[in-house]
Amino acid sequence: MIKIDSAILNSEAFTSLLEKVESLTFKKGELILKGGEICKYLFIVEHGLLRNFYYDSKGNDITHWFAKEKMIATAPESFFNQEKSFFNIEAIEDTTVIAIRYEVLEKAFEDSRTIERFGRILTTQIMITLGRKIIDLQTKNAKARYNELIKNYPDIFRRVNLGHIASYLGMTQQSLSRIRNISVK
Amino acid sequence: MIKIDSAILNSEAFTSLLEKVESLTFKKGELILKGGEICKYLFIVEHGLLRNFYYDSKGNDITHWFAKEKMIATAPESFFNQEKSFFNIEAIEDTTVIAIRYEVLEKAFEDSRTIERFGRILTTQIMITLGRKIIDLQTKNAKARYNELIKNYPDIFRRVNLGHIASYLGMTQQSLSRIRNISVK
DNA sequence: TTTATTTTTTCACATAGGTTAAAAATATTG
DNA sequence: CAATATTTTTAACCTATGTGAAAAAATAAA
Repeated sequence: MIKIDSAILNSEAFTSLLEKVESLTFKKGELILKGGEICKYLFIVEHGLLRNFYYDSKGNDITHWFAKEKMIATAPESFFNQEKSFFNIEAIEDTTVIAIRYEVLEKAFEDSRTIERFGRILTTQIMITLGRKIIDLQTKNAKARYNELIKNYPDIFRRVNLGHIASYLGMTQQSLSRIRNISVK
Repeated sequence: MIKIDSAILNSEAFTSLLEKVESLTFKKGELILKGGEICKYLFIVEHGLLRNFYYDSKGNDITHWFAKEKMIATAPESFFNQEKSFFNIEAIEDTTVIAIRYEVLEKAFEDSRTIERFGRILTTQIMITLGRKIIDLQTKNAKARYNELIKNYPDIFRRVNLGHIASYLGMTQQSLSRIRNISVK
């Protein structure tokens, strides 16, 4: 869950890139990227909320992350390597995005030093964020992970149903429900 | 655990960067980076094996990853943002590394388009690798994670003691031992 | 070798979280 | 509003993994 700095969004290089991008709108519930397809776009959420998810070996729907306003959403492995995606992306609210095609972004990386730097810094920060999530999964129990999420992303709770939050936190919905009730008492 | 492509290691831009880097040697058991310090270097392992680890809330030593020959090792958050490190790095074999100072690398990113691109592609691939580890932790049980590791990094087992492997896999050493014996039967 | 140290395994027991199913609450639609 | 669908909670039971302690095995040191 990475937020793009406004300063970068308003930079000249970015403005020039924006001329070559598409604005897309999705209805709540719409599947934007289907597992097995090649992810053509990197999305920046303008309004709404996206969910990146996959099916585990038992067929359970597991949320990998959410992307709200100003956040990036894509299936990184599929997008950057242009290969079939393991992940799906779904709009869980009516959502408007800036959609940057793979070729357009690669061209922008070639053409603009600023954009290439932006790309490097962005992936660096995502790398750091993912590292933190690994630590949470490796060392925190379900309740601690839950508390961590309310602290850092309180708004997610208002906008996402608990089933999705539970799988994002690496637990069943029943466990999340149990934890929530114990927390209150 | 990211391997650097030989083609990049031999590129002109990289060769020029190599003139500004240091070659360091560590004895087995030596602590290269101590939690709380700012990580000054990005390391590329030439020979030997490094281990990135941290202490969880109960004081347990948890391995975050290993870096063998040709792999990158650093404390990303500390190095790239030049802030105090949560992680420690330890040599678990006698190890020789190429050590690139933060300022040197930032300068190289400024000066060389090739290096900056390399940095972007590298962080992108690390991002993908970390994403996979999250999926493993979120959806695979201890035994499946163990099997995954022997499949992908069989050599790690010959070189690292099981305590470190267990914490890397997100389980206790006793659990790992139990799993290994059940696997055999 | 013998002794000391470290690593790995084993075991008995505890517990967090999974599973299955159903009830309750809430939201959506005709 | 009634009817239907969706989401959340509850409960009984089960299982994988943790915990603590000790034994066994392997490795290193004297």
